[in-house]
Amino acid sequence: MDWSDPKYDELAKQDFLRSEIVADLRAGRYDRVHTRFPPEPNGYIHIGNAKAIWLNYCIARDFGGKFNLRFDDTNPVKEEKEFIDSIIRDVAWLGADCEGRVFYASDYFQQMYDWARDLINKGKAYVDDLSADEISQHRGNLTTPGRNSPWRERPVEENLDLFERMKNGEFPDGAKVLRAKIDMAHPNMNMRDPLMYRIIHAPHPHAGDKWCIYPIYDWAHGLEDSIEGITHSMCSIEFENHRPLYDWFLIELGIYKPRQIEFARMNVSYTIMSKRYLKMLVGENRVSGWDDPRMPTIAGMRRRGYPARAIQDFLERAGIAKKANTIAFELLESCVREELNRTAPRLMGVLNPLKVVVENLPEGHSEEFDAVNNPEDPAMGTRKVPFTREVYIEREDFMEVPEKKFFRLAPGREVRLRYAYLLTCDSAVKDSAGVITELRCHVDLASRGGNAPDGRKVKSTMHWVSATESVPAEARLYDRLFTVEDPSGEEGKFLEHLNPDSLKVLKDCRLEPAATNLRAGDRVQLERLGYFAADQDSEPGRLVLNRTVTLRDSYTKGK
RNA sequence: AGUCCCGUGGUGUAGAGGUUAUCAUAUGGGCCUUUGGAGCCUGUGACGGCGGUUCGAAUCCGCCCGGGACUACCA
Repeated sequence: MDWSDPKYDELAKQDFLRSEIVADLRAGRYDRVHTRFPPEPNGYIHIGNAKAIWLNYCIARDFGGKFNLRFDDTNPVKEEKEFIDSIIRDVAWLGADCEGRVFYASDYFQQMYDWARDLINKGKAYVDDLSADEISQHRGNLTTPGRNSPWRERPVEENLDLFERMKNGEFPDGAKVLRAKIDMAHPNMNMRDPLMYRIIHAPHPHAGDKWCIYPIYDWAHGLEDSIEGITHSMCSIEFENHRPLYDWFLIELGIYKPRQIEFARMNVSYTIMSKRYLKMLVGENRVSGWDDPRMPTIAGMRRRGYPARAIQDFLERAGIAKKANTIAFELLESCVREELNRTAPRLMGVLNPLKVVVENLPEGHSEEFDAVNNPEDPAMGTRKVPFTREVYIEREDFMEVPEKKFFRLAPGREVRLRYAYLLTCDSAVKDSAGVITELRCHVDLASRGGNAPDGRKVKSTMHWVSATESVPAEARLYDRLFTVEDPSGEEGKFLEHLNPDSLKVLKDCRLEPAATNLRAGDRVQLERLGYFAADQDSEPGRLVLNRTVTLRDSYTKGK
């Protein structure tokens, strides 16, 4: 590879990560690029994780390198097979292709064990009998140095023996740990004789019951990277203080050392990114599951109808830096709309049907109009939409006493039924409670197709469906899950900010007949209403649509 | 309080000693429209502060202020 090629100057300009990598390559510190995404399988991945996935994948791709998916499965009590499966699925769906390189840290446990023995032999690690509480007390705090454990100077042979017996299951959980011998007075707390192994008698989702001692992150992570030949180990900013330790282990062991570089994790307004909190939402049934369309998870967004390409676009537009940041949820929605506007076929559907009787059409009247599938893409063709004497319009599209700036249907007012006719409302019929039950209207027969021969204009074009030749559907309308920009601002209070109206279910929607072709996952635009995705809960004859995002709306916005 | 990191429009981001300080999103106005969509035009809006270096500083240096991470047998 010729890293002096000017094309790498361009890459270097994209963000500080690529810039650092180009510098490393040109200085000869590494001769290739190999990245990884190392999730712990303790939950579904969310949009924040997606940033790490996408950036690691794209950087490898840009430099002609490789990208690994690796499970950092070092804590069996928190990890599950379901999460392993979901992560593999979601990473692939997102578009980050690891070319089948799926690894498990737990497959490296033997090697890690051997290296731990090396460290013991070098007098750089020891078995500690202190309890968790005692260790914590000995650690000191931010301003005061820690104290050495009484077991710190155990002879090498004894450490070796004890460590082996820990591995063999001779001790209960918590009885002993293996620690690195560094410096209990180090200003960086992470360097105060960090733990390397703890005893956990629990089955592991990948390794089974092979082990009862498990490596801790700081000890394990660099080794995993080293084993896989990772060149640049990019992680979020909270690991910055861990980098000295990452380096320390690899240097003491004398093995290949990748470079850890930290970037700021991404927050998105009106949602949360903490896996612990997301888990709580699922556990307490505040949402229907990890894939609830309101969740910031990849599975949730997929079900909601967000295209992978839109998420990628969002991630790229959000950029990479080290500054704490909160990306506007509106940017995500904007990316979703942009993608869907290009790709989603249009359909007409009525969420809240209001019957319209076209009185100057004969009983049993039926005809068809051609409708454009996507005005942004003529190649998507047209379809037929049936029109009959009775149609449904959106209840919101009629006002008996129209307010200012409302220019849809009202008594005596003429509007266009898209693709069909110009329609004028003659009267509204009400029930005993005063609720409007139907509209009596007439159309201008000369306006077939939507334009009157005299060229007169109407202020509004409305969507509609035939009352008799339409199909029923349920629509699930989603709003932001939280009512405040930063729900996790105060520790533990995020549940108080849950939006009680984040889900609204409409069960009596009507869609034009073409909707019968929709299958779970298909995305459409319901004209004037927004983008919708067919949900997996759909049944034959009963479609369930998730509203992905509304259309931009300058009418309600102005109010 | 100790160590480390970070401060550019509301939000996010570009900027590498000389620019009318980039772009996106959001927001105001207008045009166009058989989706109050899309598109097009346009307005508002930022270098945390103070010193220093320099002919010249968002950019280099110092101090201050502000924000973040770390005190798990989590990752």
